[in-house]
Amino acid sequence: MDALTIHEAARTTGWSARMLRYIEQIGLVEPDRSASGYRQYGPGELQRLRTLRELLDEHDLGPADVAFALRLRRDGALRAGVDAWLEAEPSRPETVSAADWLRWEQEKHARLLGAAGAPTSTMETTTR
Amino acid sequence: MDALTIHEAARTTGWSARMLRYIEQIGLVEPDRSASGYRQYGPGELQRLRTLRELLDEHDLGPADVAFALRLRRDGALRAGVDAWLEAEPSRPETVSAADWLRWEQEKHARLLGAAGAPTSTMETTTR
DNA sequence: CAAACCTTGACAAACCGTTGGTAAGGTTCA
DNA sequence: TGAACCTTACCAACGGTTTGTCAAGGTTTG
Repeated sequence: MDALTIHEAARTTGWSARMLRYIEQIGLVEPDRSASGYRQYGPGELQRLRTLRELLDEHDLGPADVAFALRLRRDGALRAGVDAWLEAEPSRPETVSAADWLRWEQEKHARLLGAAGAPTSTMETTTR
Repeated sequence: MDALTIHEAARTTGWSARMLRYIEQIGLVEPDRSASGYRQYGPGELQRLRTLRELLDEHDLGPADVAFALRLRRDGALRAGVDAWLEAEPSRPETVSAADWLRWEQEKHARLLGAAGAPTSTMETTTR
């Protein structure tokens, strides 16, 4: 056998054993298992754990942030959707389609109608 | 005047006014302001708010996830760090540097010393 | 002017991420 | 065998996210 157990890995990386299980649970560092189910941390996992610590400290992140970045990397549809949304960054009018302008005009119309007639509802739109 | 107020924007996008302020706070949709400080939602912002809703629903995200993706996109050092960490995905021994092997050997040595002379078996060292 | 907007700021509740602990039970080894 | 590991599964506490509501005060407009 050539790998550290979870508590040994914890001691040499600075994480707690509890956190090593958590980090595995969210998919960041997944050690091999022995035949009887013991986690086996090899040099690769240890390096990953140490650099993960540095990464989190350096940029003030949580493990969940890195897990989300991992999800972004693995789920192409997610990445595409997020990228597309972020692409249309500020309120650039060029990014607005003709259909949006149409809806825009309809809304302006609705506003004028609403102001003219019925008492305006002061309730905030709550949608769950 | 050609833009919607916050409550009007809320009504037409399905968000609550409170959430529009929150979404602005985390940097996702930042409307212009009138001279007196009123938020002004134009067609671009309205479209962004609608597609944001779709994005979150479709992939089961929270606003903070998208905010983190935005941070990833804007902060090059952050993106580089996260990417570098994710790059070395599984426990591929090829991704382990010589320095890591050195540290690895040192650790194995320390373990053996702690076990007070167990020859082949390299199991735990109780240090509490 | 006054009603009905808007602003920021604060408090609060519900949930989740993070972390520790503990209990019940299997594994290893001196 | 028994001590000292390991496993999973749960409960708990603290803090951050998400959302609502309210208060004090400025703006717009009929």
